[in-house]
Amino acid sequence: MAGNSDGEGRYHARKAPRQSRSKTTVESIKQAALELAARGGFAGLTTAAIAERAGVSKGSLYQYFPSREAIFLALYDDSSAKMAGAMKEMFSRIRDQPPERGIKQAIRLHLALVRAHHLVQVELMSELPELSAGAAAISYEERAAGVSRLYIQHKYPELNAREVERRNFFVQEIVRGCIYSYVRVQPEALTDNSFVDELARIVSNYTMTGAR
Amino acid sequence: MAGNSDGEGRYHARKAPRQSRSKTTVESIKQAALELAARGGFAGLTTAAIAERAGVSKGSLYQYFPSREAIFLALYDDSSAKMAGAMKEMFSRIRDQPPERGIKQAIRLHLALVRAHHLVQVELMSELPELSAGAAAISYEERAAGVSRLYIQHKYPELNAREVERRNFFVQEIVRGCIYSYVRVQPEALTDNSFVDELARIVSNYTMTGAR
Amino acid sequence: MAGNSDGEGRYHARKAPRQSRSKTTVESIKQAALELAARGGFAGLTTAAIAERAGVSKGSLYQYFPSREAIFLALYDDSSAKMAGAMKEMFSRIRDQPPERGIKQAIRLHLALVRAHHLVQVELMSELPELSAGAAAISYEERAAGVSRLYIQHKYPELNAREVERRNFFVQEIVRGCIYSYVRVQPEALTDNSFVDELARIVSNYTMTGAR
Amino acid sequence: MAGNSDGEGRYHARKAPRQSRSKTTVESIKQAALELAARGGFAGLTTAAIAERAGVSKGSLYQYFPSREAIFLALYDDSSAKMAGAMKEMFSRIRDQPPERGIKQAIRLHLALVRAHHLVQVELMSELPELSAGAAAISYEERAAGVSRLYIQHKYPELNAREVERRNFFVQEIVRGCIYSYVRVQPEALTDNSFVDELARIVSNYTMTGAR
DNA sequence: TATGAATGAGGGTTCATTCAT
DNA sequence: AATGAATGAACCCTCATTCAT
Repeated sequence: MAGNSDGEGRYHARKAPRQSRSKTTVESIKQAALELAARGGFAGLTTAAIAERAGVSKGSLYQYFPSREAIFLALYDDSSAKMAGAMKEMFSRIRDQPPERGIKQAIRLHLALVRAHHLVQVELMSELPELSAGAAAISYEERAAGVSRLYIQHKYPELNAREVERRNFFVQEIVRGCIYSYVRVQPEALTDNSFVDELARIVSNYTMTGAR
Repeated sequence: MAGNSDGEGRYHARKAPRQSRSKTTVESIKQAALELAARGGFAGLTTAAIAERAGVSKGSLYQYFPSREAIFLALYDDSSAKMAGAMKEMFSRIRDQPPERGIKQAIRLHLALVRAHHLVQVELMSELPELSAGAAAISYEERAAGVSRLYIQHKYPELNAREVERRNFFVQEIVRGCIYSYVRVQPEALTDNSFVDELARIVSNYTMTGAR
Repeated sequence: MAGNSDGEGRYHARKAPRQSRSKTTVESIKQAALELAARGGFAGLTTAAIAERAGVSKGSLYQYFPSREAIFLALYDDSSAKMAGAMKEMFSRIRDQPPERGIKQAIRLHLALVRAHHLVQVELMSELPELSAGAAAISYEERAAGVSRLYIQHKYPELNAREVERRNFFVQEIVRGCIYSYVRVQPEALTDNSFVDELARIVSNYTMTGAR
Repeated sequence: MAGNSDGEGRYHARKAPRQSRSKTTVESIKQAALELAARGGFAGLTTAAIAERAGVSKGSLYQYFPSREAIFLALYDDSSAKMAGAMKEMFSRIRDQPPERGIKQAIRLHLALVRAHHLVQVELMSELPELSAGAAAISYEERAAGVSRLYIQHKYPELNAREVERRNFFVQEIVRGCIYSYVRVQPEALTDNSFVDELARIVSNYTMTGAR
């Protein structure tokens, strides 16, 4: 699931850990990369630093990842996989709720997901654009757009495809833009609750009144 | 370390070019950097490539910029300065118009500005986060937020500071999020005009109905 | 250094395999090395590749060979040993034949031997010159020279040592040079038979007329 | 001539030295590589060792050669170029001499050339076979074969193409094999003069009596 | 005995920056 | 003022070899 397909490419895991010892090693490496990236970004993150923090040798690192980039991609795949579940489950939960409640719940989850995955899903790809090529996993933005689209179709079955697309675009970007920024700047004038409430109201207004 | 232990700071232009020859050189360097970054991003942009494209030697490059980063920062400053004017002028133009028209105009200008400055204002900082430290110039986001805040205060003088801040936050992020995304993905379901119209309507609805 | 500070020497087999299981392992390793070298040469041949092809772990490999070089040296020794028998037998066979037939037979055998052992006897040593030091076994060239010298002494007992040496040198190098090249380039203008015939004639002419 | 075509490939000179200083650098690098290879072969010759012996930094090395292999290829090209001249000149000198004298002269020159170029022409390619791909220059063996073929055609115009090819093959390999070996082992039983005399006699006998 | 995990000493290469001319 | 040569500190990665299980 998380991308440990046995393939060869420069970007995928080199060998599946068999002994539990090596499972630990793989985890330490990913964890180390994550922690260091949280402080200094991915671009300047060296294999030496990762290995040192993980408490393994540089050589070990290359037993499990064929390249530095593969480590980052593994983080991305893990993160994507975790999100997939959360998204799917959310949709089934909100599907049959009244719009106001459903939207609010969706936004609350979205906020939590961004908090948990922003580093890997957003910063990683923006610092190392060349990774996009190797990122097989569906990005969390596409996933979110999918859920949201389904929701719109479910609630407003009278809309035509183009109209769904258009409305989905705005809903997505409003939610995304606000959440990203909220997480980044943590404005003093807002708490999590007030933020979610207001954003939900904005979205509800938009989807209900529709364009026009 | 880099020989400029004097009061100049590591990130700012080394000397103000006086002669027109030098001015040309500085401009070619910046222009070269910009063009190359447009194709391959900033992260992997080397001084050698810039110098070559600018038609100067690497030595010369260092006569006008104390470091590679200084070149990028100069681009950032230029871009920021240009935007400052546009923003100020916009505010004075929309200040006394009816909200619907004003908001639409503001969004239209914003879209144009993002198109023109996205590379330097957004990609640069996201690819090279370490530059943020040295970025003295006020970012275009802060500037936009300022204009927007003024506008809200002007139109809704009854709001208290906290309320202004809150509403401004959402307006900003809605606009920014949608514009960035629109510029990036150019969704088929939208044209510039329909995009601006719809976004303006969303913002108008929000500011007018207000929170609650 | 490598943990074999005892009297074994860095280059020779670590332990004589007693059980047939071990014998199989040793053979698979050597066979694997041979096959891989045939395709990609010895220089870039890694222990990992050998172990994998042999179907054993890297650890096991080091249980039978104290070093990577030891594997190659073992190949060399095997090859040399096999050639020893063939050479000896050849000499006894041609010893009492008329020169023309004997020379021809000798060349034919030589050609076969080079075809069979070129990889290990020639390519190995030329790609990894540092092995020469550890190559205890008598090389096949020396062996061939020995047989040839005996033959000359046997047929031309009137020659003094120096003269034998000289003539042997030329015979050897003519035969060797032509065979190597023939095996390598497989010239269209020649078949095995025509090649052996012509080479035998050259050698016969030379040895019979002698120098002067 | 020596391969400094301005091309891009991984194997060709990176930039033509403009200042005399850099010409010196390039020469030191090549000289250093040559000297070190004479002692330890090419396979294990590192860029660090070359740079150190040349008295330059590793970085400098890469200003003139795009890779380690490019250095070796430059040596090969230089050597090939030098040989081209010698070969051509030799042919015009021996062309109209009586066979005995011509052959002797040719062998003498060949011996000198092998002494001078063996390291680069033979050992280099045998230690690093992957270089053959990038070796644009005509090898000295091909060159020698060409001269020799011309000579045979010139002296024995009655031979058909196949016959020329065959005879040329043997002449080449006899000469080459003997010379290589002579240079390598320096047998006590021979001096340069006696070696050249005897080899010339062998070749003369062969070409004159011909096959059959 | 056999395995696979772990190691670490380099190897080739890049590139921002400095220096001599 | 300008050039291009030179530098050297890193960086990514490999692989023979050892070790723990």
